[in-house]
Amino acid sequence: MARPREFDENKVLRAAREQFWSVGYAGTTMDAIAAATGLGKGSLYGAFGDKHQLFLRVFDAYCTDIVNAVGRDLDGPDDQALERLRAHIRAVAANTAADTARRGCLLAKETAELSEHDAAVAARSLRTFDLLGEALATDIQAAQRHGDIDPAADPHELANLVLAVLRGIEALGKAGKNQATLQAIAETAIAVLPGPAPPARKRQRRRSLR
Amino acid sequence: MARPREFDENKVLRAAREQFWSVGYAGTTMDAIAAATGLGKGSLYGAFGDKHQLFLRVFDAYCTDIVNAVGRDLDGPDDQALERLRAHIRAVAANTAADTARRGCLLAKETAELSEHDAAVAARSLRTFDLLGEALATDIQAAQRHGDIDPAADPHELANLVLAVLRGIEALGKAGKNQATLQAIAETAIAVLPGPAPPARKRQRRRSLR
DNA sequence: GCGGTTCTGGACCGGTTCGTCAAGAACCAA
DNA sequence: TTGGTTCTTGACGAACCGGTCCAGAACCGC
Repeated sequence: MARPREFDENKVLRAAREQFWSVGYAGTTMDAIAAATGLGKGSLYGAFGDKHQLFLRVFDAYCTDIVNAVGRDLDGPDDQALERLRAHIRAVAANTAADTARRGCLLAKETAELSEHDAAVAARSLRTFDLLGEALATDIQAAQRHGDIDPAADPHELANLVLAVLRGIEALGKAGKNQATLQAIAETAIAVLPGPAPPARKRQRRRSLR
Repeated sequence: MARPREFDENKVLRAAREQFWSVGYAGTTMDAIAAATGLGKGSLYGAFGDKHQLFLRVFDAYCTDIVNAVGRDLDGPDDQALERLRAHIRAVAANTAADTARRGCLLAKETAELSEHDAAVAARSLRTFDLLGEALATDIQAAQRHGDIDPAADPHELANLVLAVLRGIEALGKAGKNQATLQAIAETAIAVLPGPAPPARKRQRRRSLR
């Protein structure tokens, strides 16, 4: 009935992601994406609309990937929930430090660049952070059920604090903080988490965590 | 001897900062800065060299301003050091939430956009975060001297953790997290700080903080 | 006033940008 | 084979980019 596509849409999306990731939205040119994929510009525009729509496709897929990856990191039985949380915090610090090219996180980069003026990006970004917070809260609740985290602490507030620390590690890594510093932040954050329920006579000291 | 400048250099730097802050480095055009200041492009280039040099002037001044502002927030007598730290954390959350235009922090934005490919920006950014960490550590040490923070905790590690939380609050604020969430993160972070030295028989539980 | 120096404004340059378009190629149902 | 549909390619257009240049204006020591 009609001529079929000759290119793999996912390959184009990956190439576009590399460009946006490396030099940002404003710094990326459609010609560079065309050159990287070998496609003519007509095919690019025909398949994806325009630069902004192409970016949203890339950004949305990236956000989905992150949420899924974090979900896999944190999903599991209650008795290992705290250990999964610790491992996740350490992994974020380790991955950030291992990113010698200092590419950082596309979500962070594009949220910083575009969220002020681009409602679609802002909405996707906010939703992604909400989902990440939920994944953390779910794991923290599991750890509380198993008695590894003080049940008096609000799991959502704790989750948002952990989320803030993780995003802070990302930001500091981008600035060039070294591996030792990033890992120390991760360890300090882990050490500071409210442990098992303290003896009753001591509970009061934790009251402000609700 | 020669014709004097007709423009105020600081006004130009402020106008340029607004542009970079709003649309980033790649998104800013020299024509826009010229239009915003009423200057001809010849004057702009004559006074500042080129776009990159102008940006570095703006970025450097912004970093200096931040470091000074945080230093003022945290400087003071030992007996109020913890309260100053608490107030600072709360202020960052409040300011981030009050930033309804969602402009965020220029340091965070440009570090995300440029640090990967621009060594000058990366160096200034890293130095700025180091100075912010030092200011926090100095205040934490003061609070420890006064007995308001566990003297067994490493002040630099604690400072870097607080710094990460603050940068995380900034990142989440940019994504659109609401005021209540940001303030809750601040309060949770404050609540989680290791308080006064616990009784000797309890000290062991804090050991991992060193 | 005059001369030398610096500053100003904006026309201009070469290159780049996003997006379009037309001419042809590839496919498949009939 | 043929005709209709969609895909591919890259030249093209109009606007825009960073940066230069120059003619003229403003200043000051003399």
